[in-house]
Amino acid sequence: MARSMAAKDGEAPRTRDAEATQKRILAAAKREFSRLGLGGARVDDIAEKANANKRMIYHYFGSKEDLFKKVLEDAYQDIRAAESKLDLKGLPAETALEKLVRFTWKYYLDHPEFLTLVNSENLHKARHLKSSQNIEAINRPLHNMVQDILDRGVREGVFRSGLDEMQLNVTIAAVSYYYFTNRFTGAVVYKRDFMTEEALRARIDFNVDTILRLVRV
Amino acid sequence: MARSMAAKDGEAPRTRDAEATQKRILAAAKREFSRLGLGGARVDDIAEKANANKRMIYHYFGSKEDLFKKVLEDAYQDIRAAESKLDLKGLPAETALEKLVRFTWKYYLDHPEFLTLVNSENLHKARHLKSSQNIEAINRPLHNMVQDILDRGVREGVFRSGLDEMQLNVTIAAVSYYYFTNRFTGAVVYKRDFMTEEALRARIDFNVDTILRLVRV
DNA sequence: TTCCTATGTAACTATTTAGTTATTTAGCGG
DNA sequence: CCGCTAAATAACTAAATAGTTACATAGGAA
Repeated sequence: MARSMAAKDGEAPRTRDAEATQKRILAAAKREFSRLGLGGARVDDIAEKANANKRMIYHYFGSKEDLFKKVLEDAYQDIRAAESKLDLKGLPAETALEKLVRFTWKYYLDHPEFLTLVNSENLHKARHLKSSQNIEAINRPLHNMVQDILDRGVREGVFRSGLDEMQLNVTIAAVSYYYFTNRFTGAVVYKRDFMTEEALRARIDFNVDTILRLVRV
Repeated sequence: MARSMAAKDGEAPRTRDAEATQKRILAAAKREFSRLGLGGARVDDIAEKANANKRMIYHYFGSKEDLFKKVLEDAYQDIRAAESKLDLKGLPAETALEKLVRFTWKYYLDHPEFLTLVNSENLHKARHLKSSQNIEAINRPLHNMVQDILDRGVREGVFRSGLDEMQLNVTIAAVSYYYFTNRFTGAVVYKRDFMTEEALRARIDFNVDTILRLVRV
């Protein structure tokens, strides 16, 4: 006769904790989506690596696409929250800008999954982000922060005026983002390891220099 | 009784042309791989869009992965060939560098598939490129070209010395590459269309400025 | 103590997918 | 113009995959 219990032999039945299960699913989904992209990630694998059941993924998140959307929203929320903690208000414009450039670099270095998630979302023409309700509010503080630094720099007489906040922001992201996401083809094309301590130090210094030269009068 | 002919009713049997078939397969594969990534592209779809048969893909290219590898090698070959036609040898260093920056921008704009192919390859840690025999020779002219420009600029007294060719090359690529690949999330985050004529003009001018400020003494 | 529902498991399904096999035939060398 | 090989087609297979259904039960509310 079949056992009536669902739990495996020898294992105590799991204590129930909806919140913890959702967190484990989100963490596993983030790993898998960033490692393999939306198309390459497998729902079965996410369930297994979350130590959960596929049924729970559909129960809590609706579909693979909706799960991806939630992972992506959380990723944006996380980077914007980390940026907000920088507190650059009181600093001279140049110092503030350098801090922001170094922060961006460090965040990408420590959260490589953010980069591949964003890449995957762009491969899909940002259709998940487009339908996100929260994303506008999430990103607003970043625009204000950079605009403030630019304004302050002009008032201090150290930055040129008329600089576009978006162009600067995109360039700050670009010089770090591209280095990391393209480090594998880069290693082949330039025949060097992009991730040694020495290589990383050289690149972030170069990036700070690039951005400061860009804004200075 | 079943028809013995393989061709569809009413269609003349295809004239045989191995080279043309391979070209159609490569073109369709490039489109599909760049549109959906290595993981997202479907061999059946590639065959159909190539107006060919799946069997031919395996016959000529061995496997889906090998087909991707060939598409990628061709893509690198194409951009490097286009670069070689620039012929910057006789120009002043600043003019040559600006031409290279504008060329890179224009190439990415006209060949968006190159960007997504490279992204896909980096998601897979460049394992196809790593095992490519030709890729080293394909990329060598680029290094020489940029190193020559840097050397000439120093001799002319307009560029600083000690600049790393790789850092400059990566930055030239980064400021254009990132703008294009992240234009979808960018449109959401900055609430503007990245691809209007005006937006494109503003960005390329900004990029030229960024790079020239970076190298000037 | 007893229900009831949210939490959880496992087995199932319909479809898709990379890769193969069986077969046909165009077009060229002799 | 014969016969062979490379080019081409279509049908097939085994495995994988997103999503569903059927069922079990922990643990809180009544």
